[in-house]
Order: sequence, then C-alpha cells, then structure tokens
Amino acid sequence: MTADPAARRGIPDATVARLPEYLRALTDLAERGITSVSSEELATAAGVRSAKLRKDLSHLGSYGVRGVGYEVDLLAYEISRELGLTQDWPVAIVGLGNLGHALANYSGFVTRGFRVVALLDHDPDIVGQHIAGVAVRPMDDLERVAEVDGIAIGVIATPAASAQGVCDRLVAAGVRSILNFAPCVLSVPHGVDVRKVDLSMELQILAFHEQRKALAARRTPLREVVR
Amino acid sequence: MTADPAARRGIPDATVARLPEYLRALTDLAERGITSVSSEELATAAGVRSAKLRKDLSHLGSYGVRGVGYEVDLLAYEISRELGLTQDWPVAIVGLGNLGHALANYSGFVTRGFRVVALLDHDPDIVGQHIAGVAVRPMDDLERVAEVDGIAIGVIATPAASAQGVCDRLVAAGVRSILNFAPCVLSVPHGVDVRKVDLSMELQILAFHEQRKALAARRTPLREVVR
DNA sequence: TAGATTGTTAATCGATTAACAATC
DNA sequence: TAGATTGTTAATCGATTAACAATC
Repeated sequence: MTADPAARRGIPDATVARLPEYLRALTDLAERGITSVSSEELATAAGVRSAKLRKDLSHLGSYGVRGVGYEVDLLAYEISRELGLTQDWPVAIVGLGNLGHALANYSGFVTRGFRVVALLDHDPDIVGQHIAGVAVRPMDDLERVAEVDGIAIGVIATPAASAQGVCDRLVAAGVRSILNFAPCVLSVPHGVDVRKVDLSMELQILAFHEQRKALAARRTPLREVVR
Repeated sequence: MTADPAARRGIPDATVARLPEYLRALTDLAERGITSVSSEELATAAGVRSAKLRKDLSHLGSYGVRGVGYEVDLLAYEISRELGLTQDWPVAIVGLGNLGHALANYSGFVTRGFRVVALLDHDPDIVGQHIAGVAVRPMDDLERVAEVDGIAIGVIATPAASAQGVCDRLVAAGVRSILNFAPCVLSVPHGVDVRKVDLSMELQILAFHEQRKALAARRTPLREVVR
C-alpha cells in the first residue's frame, strides 16, 4: 500500500512495550562486562521466552549472528534508537505532592534521554521550592514553559479532579505525549498519546489473584498451607 | 472437566486488568449521585468500547437489566467482591526512599481494602521514622512482621540491586503477592504473583510514539506542525 | 406494545509459541 | 565440517469487535 517501507514498518504494541525491558537487561549485561548474548540468555534476563524475544527483535531488523548470538552493545544501541532514546526528551512534571516529588527525584527519569526541565504546581507554598535542582513554577507558566523548553512529554501527578484540566492545557500548548498518574481517564484529541500508571490498580489486580489462591487452598488442601 | 463451576470460572487476565478501572468509574458515578448506568455510558467513563465492557462483565455474571442498564451500587459491589476488595489486605512496603515514602502516603493504597501495616528499610537513619503514621522498622524484622501482621502483599521499592534478596525473604516468609517498583526482573517460585511497575519504561514507550509522530510530521508535512 | 439495552455469538484480529530451515 | 543459534513460518491461542437475539 505505502511505498515508503519505513512508514509501513509497524512494530506491534506488545513488542514496543517489551523493548525497554530488553534494553534494561542489555544494560545490566554490559555493566557486568558481557559483550555477547544468546536469545535464550537475554530472554531469561528479561523474563520472557526466547521465541518471543527473537520474534520481537525480528521487527527491528536482523542484528544477531546465527550460531553466535547478539552483540550486547550493538543490540542495546539499536533498541535505544528504535525507542527514540538517542534523542533528548524534555519532560515537565505537573503536581508536586508526594508522588510528583518522588518522580522528580527518580533516577530512571533522568537517565536515558529524559530531562526533567520543568516542575509546575498550583500550591503557592510549593511554588519556588527547588526539587532535584529544579525550581517549581506556578501553573500560569505552563504555556510559556511548554513553548520555551519545548516540552515533549507531560507527566501529570495531580489529584484526579485537576487532571483533565491540566491535560487540556498541556495539549493546547503542543504536548502530544502524556504520562498520567492521576486515577482517571483523560480524553485527548487524535494524535495525542496517553499512558496511565495507576498504583492502586496494580494492587487490586494482585488482590484478585491473592484471593483466588486463598480460595483454591481452602478448596483443595492437598499441601500444607503456609502459616 | 472440573465438576466445581467456581474452579472452572477463569476470568481472562485482560478482563481482570480492566475491572479496577470499571470500579473507579462506578465510584465516581456513585459520588455524583448517579444510580443507574448503561454499558455505553460506563464504557465511556472507563475509556473502553461498550462491547468490550459488556463482554468483560459477562464473565462475572449477569448483573445488568436489559433495556435499562446497570445499577451502579450493585455492580460496584460485585466487582469489588470479584477483585477481593471486600476483604482486608495487609501490605508491607520495603524500601522507603522517595518512592517508598510516596507510596506509604498514597491515598489509593489506604482505600479499598488495603492497609499499609508495615514499613521496612535497611538504612539506620530511616528506621524509627514515622511515615503516614507507621514506624519504619529494620529489615531484620521482615520475617517477624510478615508472620505477626499476616502480610499478604509485599511492595518492593528498593534499588534494583537489593530487590531479588528482599523478594526471596518475603516469599520465604509466606508472602505470595509482590508489587515490584525496582527496575529488574524478579524470579519467584510457582504460586507467587509478581506485578511490575517501572516508571521509566512507561516514559520510554511514550518516547517511541513521540518519535514516530515527529518522523511522520517530517515525512508528510500536510498540516502545519505545532511549533 | 414499542423502545432500549443487555448478554452472547461468530468473525476478525493480533499475539504467542514451537519447530525448523537458514546460516554463521 | 559439525555444532550452535538466529530469523521465519505456520499453528495455536486469546482478545477484540460488530451484530443481534433475548428480554426488560
């Protein structure tokens, strides 16, 4: 259909979601001085099956050597490039309560192409504070900051009630990628990506499985139950 | 195959992962005084299509009324029960750096059946501090705490290097559900559930899509690019 | 009854897996 | 060459979607 092969090259969402995990495993290996790795070894380090890993990597290109494996540095670089981590992405965090505060200090944000360049909060008591070396600015500055600093990714760490309003302003200011920590659904126009992290949702999913284990143990007490 | 229908009733993982979102939407509706909702309305509030919502709910039972919709309170209760939130789950948080600190104070953890009953840290400077009304205890207390308080869910918010060790001790102490915030893969025996939340992974997935949007805009400059 | 909306079916779509030919 | 491991194929599995009969 499309002539341009790069335009066609659609990497499946499930694969994209695993690339950061592969990259993390490769970084670990590199730090341990390991220069070459098989799909079997890398898959184990990333917590997947080797067939899935090879299938995933095949979407990026052919960076392995049959009979040998993958060169750690090369593969790490190719995944980084595919994920867009060879560029620099300016990030703004909106809402600096406990969670926003922790995010601003989170080392995983600073590394790998992300730069937290702006912190914004509504509360006059928080505005002016320095967190992780960055001054917290008032919400009024949002549009100016987005333009001047060229914010690519907005992190929303406000209460749910304010999240949609903040999101609307970020989008109006040209931000097309949103990471939402507020426990609510955000509606955005086409072309804007939202990813949601809801800490209590994860706990609830665990509770579901925990409950099933408790029920199963009660139903079939074949082994002794851990006290 | 199995005689017991409850044992057979396998709710798909994808459905379980959405139940907390439905529950959140229902709680919002209830707070706004809305007592009845159609699948179309609830689906919009939860950010999914109505067909998917109805399919998901059909796995729990038949709690709607044809031609009318769902009673908000009833459905919220049934989902809560299915998720195991009508019980009380004692939670321990290990590692009280910035993130662990934020988690201990996170209101989403306190509500809905979860009780943060224990905080543990390795650092003598942190041990003894009170966070969200709970005293931080030394790591040596882990096994005692797990038994005495009956910890059901362990939250790991330590650096990656310590995470597997902490996980092993939690599992040995009888904890079968782990929420891992450390950026590493944990290996656990069969019967133990691990869910992982990696904040930087989410950013990386956003960066991938952001990069594609930038490339697409460059390739086909049909509309003006937001400056 | 007429209108509305659920619960379910059947078709489609996408992801996973095992197996193996290709090839280092 | 012999041994090892990739990249790909084809089969399976599970999730999504649209459509509609059931039914309030």
